[in-house]
Amino acid sequence: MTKVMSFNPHDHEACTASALEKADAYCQKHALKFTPVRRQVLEILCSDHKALGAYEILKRLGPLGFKSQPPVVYRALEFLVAHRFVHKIEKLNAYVACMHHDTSHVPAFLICRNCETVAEAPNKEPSDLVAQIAKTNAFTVEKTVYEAEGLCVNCKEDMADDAR
Amino acid sequence: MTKVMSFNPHDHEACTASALEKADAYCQKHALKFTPVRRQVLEILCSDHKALGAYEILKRLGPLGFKSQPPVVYRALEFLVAHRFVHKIEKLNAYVACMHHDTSHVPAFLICRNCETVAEAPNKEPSDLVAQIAKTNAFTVEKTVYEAEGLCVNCKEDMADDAR
DNA sequence: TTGTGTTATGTTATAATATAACATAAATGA
DNA sequence: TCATTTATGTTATATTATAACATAACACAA
Repeated sequence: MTKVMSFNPHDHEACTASALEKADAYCQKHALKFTPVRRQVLEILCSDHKALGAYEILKRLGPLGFKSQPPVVYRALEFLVAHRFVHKIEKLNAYVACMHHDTSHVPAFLICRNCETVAEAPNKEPSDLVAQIAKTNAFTVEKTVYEAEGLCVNCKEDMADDAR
Repeated sequence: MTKVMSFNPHDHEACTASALEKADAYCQKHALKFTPVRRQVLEILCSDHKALGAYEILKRLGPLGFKSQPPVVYRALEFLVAHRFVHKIEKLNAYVACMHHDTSHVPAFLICRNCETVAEAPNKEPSDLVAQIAKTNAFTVEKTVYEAEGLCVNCKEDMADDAR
């Protein structure tokens, strides 16, 4: 299994730059407008692997010279989510940059309840649930939300250390 | 595969009565207080297989002689969710009565975007995601949210009919 | 049965999340 | 260039959820 990137040290500047470049290229290819607000919101979300609430993003837009009314950020998020540059973490009412935009995947998240880091799990296949349902014709799945809350390796180790 | 009850005709009165009885018995056994508000909220949620928002439940409590401030319903929901009589559908910020309280299960939901019926899928096994993670020690899963949005059989058929 | 701690409920206020509705501007393209 | 569409600005408000503090009911030992 691939390592879950967010919980491991990695060159984060490069990871952000690459996400933005990919978004740029994708928008160009599909004639989508990657406007300044949209770009900036994605950049803010890339800035770490935590999920950010809409109002937190809004707060960070202000100092960067953007208008700070809620619809501004909700619209940018709507665009970014629609084109899958960003996923919404329903459990947290918060948003994270997508880490696998170029590969087809079933969005699935691991949310550390301690450090609040959100990692996108490398699930390429739908879960049992979807497979089961698809077999019968009881339900046609259109969108899925798979989120797991728990403890990431780092926090678990920290807690073990503290206990000593 | 077991039929997904919510999308199929069934004796709904019996289904409600049974859920309440089971909750009653469980509370008795575990020395939990199944107070009037708690019972009433569960009854409201059992009344159909739609997910209801907290404020919708609140509205229905009023005429039944209960006090109608938000904390009243949120506290009742907190109790019911803690003891798994009710699940929260994160995607909808809404609540549904649990249909499988007596059997161990991984809560997983099928949400029809048309009629808003919520069915609890009969998943006994965790999805790929959880299984994958458990194998590595990258993450310790504590709680999961698996929700699929789409179209239930009935709505799909209706739409096909309309198209004719 | 009274006192003491605990759990549940009542009540007011407000925080946090999200959208409606309408106006203006910018870009696109016949 | 005009018309159309798409994006942004702005005000107001809807929806969901919790903090904080007060009172009541309950449980059970002294």
